[in-house]
Amino acid sequence: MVRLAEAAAVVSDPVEEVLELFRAHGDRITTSRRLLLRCLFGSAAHRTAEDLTAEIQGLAPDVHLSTTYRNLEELERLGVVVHVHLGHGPAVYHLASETHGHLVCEACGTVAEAPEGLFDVLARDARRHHGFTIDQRHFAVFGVCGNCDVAASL
Amino acid sequence: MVRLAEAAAVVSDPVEEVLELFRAHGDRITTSRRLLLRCLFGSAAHRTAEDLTAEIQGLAPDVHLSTTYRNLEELERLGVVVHVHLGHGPAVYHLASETHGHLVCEACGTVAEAPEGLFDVLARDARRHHGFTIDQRHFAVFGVCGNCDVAASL
DNA sequence: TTTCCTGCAAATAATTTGCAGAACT
DNA sequence: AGTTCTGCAAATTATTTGCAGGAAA
Repeated sequence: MVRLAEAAAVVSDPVEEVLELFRAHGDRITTSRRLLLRCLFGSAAHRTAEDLTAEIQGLAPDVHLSTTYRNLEELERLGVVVHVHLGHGPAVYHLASETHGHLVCEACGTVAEAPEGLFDVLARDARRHHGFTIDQRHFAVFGVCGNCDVAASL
Repeated sequence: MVRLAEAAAVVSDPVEEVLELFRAHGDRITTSRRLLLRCLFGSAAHRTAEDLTAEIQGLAPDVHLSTTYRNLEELERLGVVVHVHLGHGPAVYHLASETHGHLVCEACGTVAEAPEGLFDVLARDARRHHGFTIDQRHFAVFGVCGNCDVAASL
């Protein structure tokens, strides 16, 4: 019973699942990769490479920023993560499964996740009228958020 | 008559108009600024700072890239140009008067200008339902263009 | 002449790459 | 043992900044 529960836990652990994917591609399973996945699955989205490296270094101080870049690159190739450029500053990474558009406030810098469906009409129009298939994953829309809008009118 | 025509030509020259704007702000009128404006008004949009500098250097070889960056910054402050980050690579600049969204093909890198109105529904929804005012100027949408879509299905 | 502008060199920021040794399989 | 990964340093790319001399008002 305990054994079965453990087996189920292992199989359903997303970190292990992706490590399995690595293995299937002839990639090796290493500490830096395991920790990176733990960070990605265990925290909010919109994380920078530097950010993630800092967290990893809490547990494995020798892991280098360039290794994180290389691992993120490989994860992107495998379709596990995507990265987005939100205007200035470094790219942010998040799980491909948590795909969403981004609303970036130019005034306060806040990045809000765009709700499901917000881009549906745009996506349909772009497709129909211009043959352009929008990739919502790499999607950043700039503007002014409600808070700053109110603040500006005071 | 000739005199009148010349006067009219001068006033309606967009380069001179912006130079006047410079003057009004206590900024000085210099060769590098005049040439930069000539480039911006006399060519297609989506130009990089390096790109523009190269063209300027055809006429004034000593104009430095950093000067172009500084001049573009000032022009942006004056509301004459805007810049957009189209994914990877350097920022591109164009006239604020030629405001438009961008459709960036992730496959071939082509940047198409989004037709007027394409983002209207999105803009309205974002405003109404999320209090977010979209700034179409800094707008890049990623995806796959018609050509590459067709090519991919062969 | 006074202040702004510019060229140049150097600093920054984000990311990538070469290489030799360490680690996975 | 045979590859793949990794740390480290150095290269790249895009942009910014300090400074001292040069130009516009």
